[in-house]
Amino acid sequence: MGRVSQAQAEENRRRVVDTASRLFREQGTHISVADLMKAAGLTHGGFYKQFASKEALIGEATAHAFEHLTTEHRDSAADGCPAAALAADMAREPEDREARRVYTEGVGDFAEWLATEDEDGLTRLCTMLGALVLARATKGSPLSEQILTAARASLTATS
Amino acid sequence: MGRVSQAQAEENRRRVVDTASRLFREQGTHISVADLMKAAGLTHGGFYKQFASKEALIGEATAHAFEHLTTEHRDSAADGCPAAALAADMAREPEDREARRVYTEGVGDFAEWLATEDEDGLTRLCTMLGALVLARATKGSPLSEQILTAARASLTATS
DNA sequence: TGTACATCAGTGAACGCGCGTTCACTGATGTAC
DNA sequence: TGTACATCAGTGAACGCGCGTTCACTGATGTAC
Repeated sequence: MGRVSQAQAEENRRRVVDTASRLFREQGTHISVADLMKAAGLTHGGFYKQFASKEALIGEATAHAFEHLTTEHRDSAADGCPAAALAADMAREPEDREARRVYTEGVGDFAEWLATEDEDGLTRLCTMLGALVLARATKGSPLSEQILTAARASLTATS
Repeated sequence: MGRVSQAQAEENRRRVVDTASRLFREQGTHISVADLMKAAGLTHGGFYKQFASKEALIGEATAHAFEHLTTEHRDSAADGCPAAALAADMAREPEDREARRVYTEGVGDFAEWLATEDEDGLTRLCTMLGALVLARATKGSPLSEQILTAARASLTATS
C-alpha cells in the first residue's frame, strides 16, 4: 500500500481509537488487536506504528468513552455506558495502569454530574450501573427487562 | 500416583468446584484450568476425568456460589458475591449456556429474598451490585471507599 | 517548479507464549473367583 | 480370607490454536536542492 499522508494517518489513528472505544464496551477488552484493526478498516501489523501496546490503546479508548458520555448521552447510555461496560475489565487491570486511573476519574466526574440536592450522586450511579450490568448478564431472560424497569422507576421517582 | 479411592476422587472433585467457585469470583473465569487444578492441589491433566469442559465447571461453580450466598452470607458478601463478581463473565457467555441460566436464576432468587414490603428487591440488588462492581473497579482510590459508604448508607436508610 | 531521494504508514508473514484439550502411561483400588 | 486381574483417577508431555508483538518489505509522501 505504501506510505500514507500525515492527515490520513491521523484520521486512521482516530478511527482506531473510536472503534476500540465502542468495541471494548460491546465485547470487553479481550477483543483481539487484529479484529479491532479489521473493524477499523486496517490490518493488524500497523497497530504498533500508532500505539505502544494494546494496554495503551485501552487507556486512550477509556478516556475517549468517558469524554463522550459526560458531554452527550444520558438516557441513551444503556448500551454504551463505559462505567458499566468497562467495570469488569478495569477490575482486572493492575492498580497502577493508566486505564484504571482514567476510569476512576471518569466515574468520579460522572457521579458529581449526577448529584442533585436531595440525592447522593454516587448511590444513584451504583443503582444505574448495577442495573445495566445485571441486565446485560441476564439478557435474553424476562428478568433482564424487569431489572431495567425497576431501576428506571426508582431513579425517576427520587430525582 | 496411581488410582485413587472413589471417596478420595469425589472429595477431589468437590475441592475443585469449591476452589473454582472462589477463584472465578476473585479473578474471573479466565483463570486457566492448570492454575485452578494447582490451587486445588492437583495437576491439570486429570481435569477431564471429572469435567466435560471448562465451560461445564463454570456452570457448576456458579451454581455452587449462589447456593452458599443465599443460605449463608449477607453482610460479608462484599468480596464473594457471585452476582457482582460473575456479572461481567456472564455477559460474555453465549445466551444458551448453562452457566448463564444458573446465573439468571440465582439473581432472581436473590432479588426475591431481598424484597421487603416497602422496597423493590430488584432495585436494591442493583444498588448493591453496582456498588460492589464499581468499588472493585476503582479499588485503590479514595473513591472506592466512598462508593461503598454511600451505598451502605442508602440501603440501610430504606430497609 | 521540477527532480532525486529519504522517510515512514501500512502490509502480511512469522515468532513466542499461554491456554484448553488430548493422550499414553502409572499403579493403587475394586472386584471376581 | 486370599489371590489375580481389570479398572480408572491422576500424571505430565504434547498438540493445536489464538493472541500480542515483531519484522522485512513496499511505495506514496514529504523534503532538500
